[in-house]
Amino acid sequence: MLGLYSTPIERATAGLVRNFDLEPSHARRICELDLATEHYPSGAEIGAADEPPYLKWILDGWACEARELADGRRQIFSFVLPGDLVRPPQIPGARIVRALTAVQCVDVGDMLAHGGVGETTLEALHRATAEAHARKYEHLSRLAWRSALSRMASLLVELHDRLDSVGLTRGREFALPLRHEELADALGLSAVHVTRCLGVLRTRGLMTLQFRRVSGFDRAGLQELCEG
Amino acid sequence: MLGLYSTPIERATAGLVRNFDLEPSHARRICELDLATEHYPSGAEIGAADEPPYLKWILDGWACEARELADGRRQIFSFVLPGDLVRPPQIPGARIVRALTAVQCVDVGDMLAHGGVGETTLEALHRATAEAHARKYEHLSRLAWRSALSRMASLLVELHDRLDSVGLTRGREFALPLRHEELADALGLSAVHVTRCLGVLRTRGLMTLQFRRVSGFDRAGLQELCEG
DNA sequence: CGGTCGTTTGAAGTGGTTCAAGCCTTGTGG
DNA sequence: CCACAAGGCTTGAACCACTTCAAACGACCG
Repeated sequence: MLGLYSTPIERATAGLVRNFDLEPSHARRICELDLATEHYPSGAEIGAADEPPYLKWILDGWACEARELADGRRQIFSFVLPGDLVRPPQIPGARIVRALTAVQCVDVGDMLAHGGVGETTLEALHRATAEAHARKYEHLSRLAWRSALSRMASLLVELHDRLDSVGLTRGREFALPLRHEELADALGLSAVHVTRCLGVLRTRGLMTLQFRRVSGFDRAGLQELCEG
Repeated sequence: MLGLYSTPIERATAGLVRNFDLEPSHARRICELDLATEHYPSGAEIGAADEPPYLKWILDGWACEARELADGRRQIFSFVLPGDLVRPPQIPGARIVRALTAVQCVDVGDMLAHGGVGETTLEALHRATAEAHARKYEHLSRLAWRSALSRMASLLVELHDRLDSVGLTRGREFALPLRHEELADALGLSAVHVTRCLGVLRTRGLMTLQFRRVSGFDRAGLQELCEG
């Protein structure tokens, strides 16, 4: 298992190997490429400067897929983590991808042009996109009839599992660089209520979120809450 | 414009022509094929008897894409209308497609094997699936931070527009064969509150739902409500 | 060290739920 | 064709989860 000290590209390829059947030998070859990485500062819109059919592969940092309204309200559709892919929106303006921390990524088009990246890698990336799509159904049922506590638990379990698959957890701890407001925008709650929910989880001993890190993460206990 | 007395296949192809750039000549050719249609009674699971990579094209009737829980609760992810496509779920059990009325459809695989259906038709069907996917984002933001009245208005406008594009509206009227419970399962509300919302829309003169039909549909007025 | 932004806590308000009863449709069998 | 039963719709009243507003506290950054 990958520790915290591997490089971003190693973690991202490890995710493809673990979840999407990429051959380890292909993964190694990708890591050895001298890929030109793109860097976005926190708050930047990813892909804003690119021509539409771009495809970005996130190596490091967090972003979100969201709709932002004129009045300042925002709906976060999903969080984008290392190892994930970003596609342009079909309908311009319907949805944007915004970096929530500093983000490092590669352009998949560039990577393919670079050579040495086979068809099988592209297939693994395809399966990754399909899974991201399937997660939208999960998110839909989160928002629909579950209580605030259950929504929160379910999102945290999802994020934990996704981070774990790219080697970004360390036992019961992991970095969660989201403000309460961002969790609120994703879960359809007010930021104040997010605070209260996190407080309940803490007093129940299920997890503690402090200083942008989660500790004491009790996956089984949180999973139980998800049903409610 | 197509009237109410055209056939199901004419309406479905008309939707492809109107929204997804299918050539009218191709549409006519499809209508002339002697297609074997499948029939599902209300309540049946569509595709339950088929091998996974099936693709069904709905010609008549209503269905829904949903997750059904052991305790009887259900989340409806989307409604499936004439002209829409049904794909098998990637993860079995995560989601099913259930007929809400009697449904008539064709298997796209059969239709292609039949000959006379070109590449361009397949592309149009592809664009239709992409749009159905984009609607999930719309539904996500409906559920997230909008009031019950706004959710309801937004769903009704969507259904009206989709029905209109396949010639299933007649002025300010259209058939809406959904029970309050089904609207509730889609909007994340209780059936009782759906009744109340519909009551408000009626007293405001925006629309009346009675006997499975909508009348006096005021699209502009409902559209205004969607923002709130 | 002071300012800013994010978090925490409290109190009051509200939109939607739940429970319960009555009504109206629709379907069924005599 | 009518009588009855079953299921969906409607309405009212009580309750609760989450929101909003407001004020204080704490971390981080110049």
